[in-house]
Amino acid sequence: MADVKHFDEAAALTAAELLFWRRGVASTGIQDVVAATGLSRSSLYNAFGGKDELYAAAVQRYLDQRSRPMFERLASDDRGLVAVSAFFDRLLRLRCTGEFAGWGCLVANAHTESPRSAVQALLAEHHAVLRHAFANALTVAERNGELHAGVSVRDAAEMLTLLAYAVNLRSRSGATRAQLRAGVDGAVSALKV
Amino acid sequence: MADVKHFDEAAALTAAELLFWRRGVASTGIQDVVAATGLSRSSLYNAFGGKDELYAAAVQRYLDQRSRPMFERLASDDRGLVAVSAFFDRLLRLRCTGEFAGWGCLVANAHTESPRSAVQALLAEHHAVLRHAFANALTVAERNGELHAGVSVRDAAEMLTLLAYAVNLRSRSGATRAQLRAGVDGAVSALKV
DNA sequence: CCTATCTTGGATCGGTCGTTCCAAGATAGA
DNA sequence: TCTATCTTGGAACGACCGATCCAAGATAGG
Repeated sequence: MADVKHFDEAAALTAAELLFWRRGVASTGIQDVVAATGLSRSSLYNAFGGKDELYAAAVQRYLDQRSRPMFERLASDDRGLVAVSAFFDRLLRLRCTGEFAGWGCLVANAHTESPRSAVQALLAEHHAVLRHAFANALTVAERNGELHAGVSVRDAAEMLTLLAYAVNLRSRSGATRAQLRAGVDGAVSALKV
Repeated sequence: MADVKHFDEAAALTAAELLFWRRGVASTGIQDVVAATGLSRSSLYNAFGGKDELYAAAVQRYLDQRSRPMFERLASDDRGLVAVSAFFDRLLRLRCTGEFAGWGCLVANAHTESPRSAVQALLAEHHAVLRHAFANALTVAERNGELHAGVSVRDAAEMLTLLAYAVNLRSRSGATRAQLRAGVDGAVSALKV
């Protein structure tokens, strides 16, 4: 009995994710999602619930599919400060070139949206995971004697995490790759012994 | 001949500024501004033009009245790294306590809004002025021998500027003052000799 | 006081918002 | 094939969006 879905739910969610990422929740209408997915309102509401739930699902998907792989790569990179630099290299390339240039980061962007409790929790998780990944890399760096004396791994991890947010944010408003690179270099070279 | 305005234009602009700051442009309707100012639509449109122009004027006002005084205080503070720390002290207090706690910074928030060319120019100006103020303070610090060898004043100024954006952003989404403080300490202590 | 000119309140515009509803279509077990 | 159940398209909902318009109110020079 019963019917099955006639569309790819994951593909539809990705389409919504890209819209929210590029234009923001407040500026993206359900009609935009309908147009981008080719689905009807009924299918959309049936599959995802209302707009808020769709947005939360899109943020979750972004975190799982786009953020987390980057974080895990950083956390398991045992090259110390080189791992940190490599992370920011990838980030700058992603934010300033290619398909998503100038979009910033969906999670960073979400900070300025009207607070939705479901999303707020994801933001906190995102922050904790990234900071932990930086802390991993910095712990290796410290063991290798790469860090100069006054640096606390804990504080430096928090600082680098914040720096990543700012890179994402500024990349959305026309900051050049060279300018962002200077900021990253300022941080990494300050950490060095 | 002719009539004069029956309301305080600056006060109305401040009311709009606070709305845009707290809730964002996209989530703030003209009706909200009407309610907050007590004016009618006619007066509003007559005085400021459309919504985009009102928003641009509000950002300009924020920059002039709120950002620039902070930047000038930093730029003319000749205590080197202490000046940098003092700037972030004030910033953290502003972002985490008092009337505007959790609002972040209107200019930082504007980065995620739909790009409006009039505002984009203000964001670039904001960035340049803040970076210049940090560069001033860091130049003093370098002259005083406070900075460790590998640090470039130029890159470090860019880094601290980015850090300020991130503090603003994260303060909007429930980051604790202690956590933000840790990130700032990570940066300042990394710069120290 | 008169009147030309600007400001103001309030109705109203077409369009879009998120959401709901229902009949028609599709599917899988009986 | 029949039917119960889910999905789908599309119309429609009331509310709000930014913006405009006009008559009424207010003002200052004559």
